[in-house]
Amino acid sequence: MKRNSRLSLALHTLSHMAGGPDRLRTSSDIADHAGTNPVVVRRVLGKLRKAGLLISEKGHAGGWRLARQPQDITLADVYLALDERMVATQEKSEAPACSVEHALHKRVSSVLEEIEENLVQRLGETSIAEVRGA
Amino acid sequence: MKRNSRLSLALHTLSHMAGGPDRLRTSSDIADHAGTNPVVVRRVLGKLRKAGLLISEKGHAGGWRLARQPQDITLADVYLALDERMVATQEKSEAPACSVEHALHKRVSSVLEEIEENLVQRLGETSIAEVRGA
DNA sequence: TACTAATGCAACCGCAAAAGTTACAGATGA
DNA sequence: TCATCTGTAACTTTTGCGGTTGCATTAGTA
Repeated sequence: MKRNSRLSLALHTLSHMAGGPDRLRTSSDIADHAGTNPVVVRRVLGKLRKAGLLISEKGHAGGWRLARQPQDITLADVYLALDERMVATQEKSEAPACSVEHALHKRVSSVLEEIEENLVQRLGETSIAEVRGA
Repeated sequence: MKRNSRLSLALHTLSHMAGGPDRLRTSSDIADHAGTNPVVVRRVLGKLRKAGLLISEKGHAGGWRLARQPQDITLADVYLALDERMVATQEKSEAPACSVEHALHKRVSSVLEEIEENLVQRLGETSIAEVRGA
């Protein structure tokens, strides 16, 4: 696929579900629409399920559906559910040599953290219902 | 290194340069500080040079320095110089099957595009001088 | 009960992006 | 003339991730 594929896949799927929120869709159907395969779909949607955005039903005639109303699911919910940090770096415990360097390091990190928070806040202003709606 | 290493490296280096903007620093020194190697540094800083943020001088006693005052270099300048799209997907000309799907695809893309623009705008509000300054 | 169709999950393959590395040409000051 | 720096190309290594296969589990249905 392409870059940001997981977020893209999640957004597409949820937006698609926003029209007809009660219908159950199988990971196979979703995969066909998204041009990928069922396992990848289940991997991504599984995270959304753990975050309480989706409900999956096992067994015959099982599948996926929204856990809430489309207008109650924001892009921030999706973004956070996928646990991807776009601007802020996830710490890997690098120990800077001198303390001046260390202080600067923290400054840069905290600035990026602010930017990240700003991004999430912006994402929270849009629901998947709005994405779908014209 | 870690994720977002290029942006992180660029930001650290520029912020470091913001104190003592006239001093020339070699890619080797910078690499040592950043815990990487000179060629990687030159690769990243090369993009910043092409964007007019840095000046490099060849030969003996050569090195790198800021092309402008620290307060005149924003995080957006750096981000755009590196040419990395964090939220918006860079189109790879996927042809969606049905037209309904196509319309939805465009909606999602345009929403992500808006978010990206918002991010850049936010980045433009902070200069590397501010990052450095306590 | 047996069958079918779905999720959940683990294990692996393969590819592509990016860092790391080596090597060398060109520039420039000592 | 030599040492030191950038600029770049070529190659290797690492890593993340999509893709794939396989199988256990669950749940309708005949």
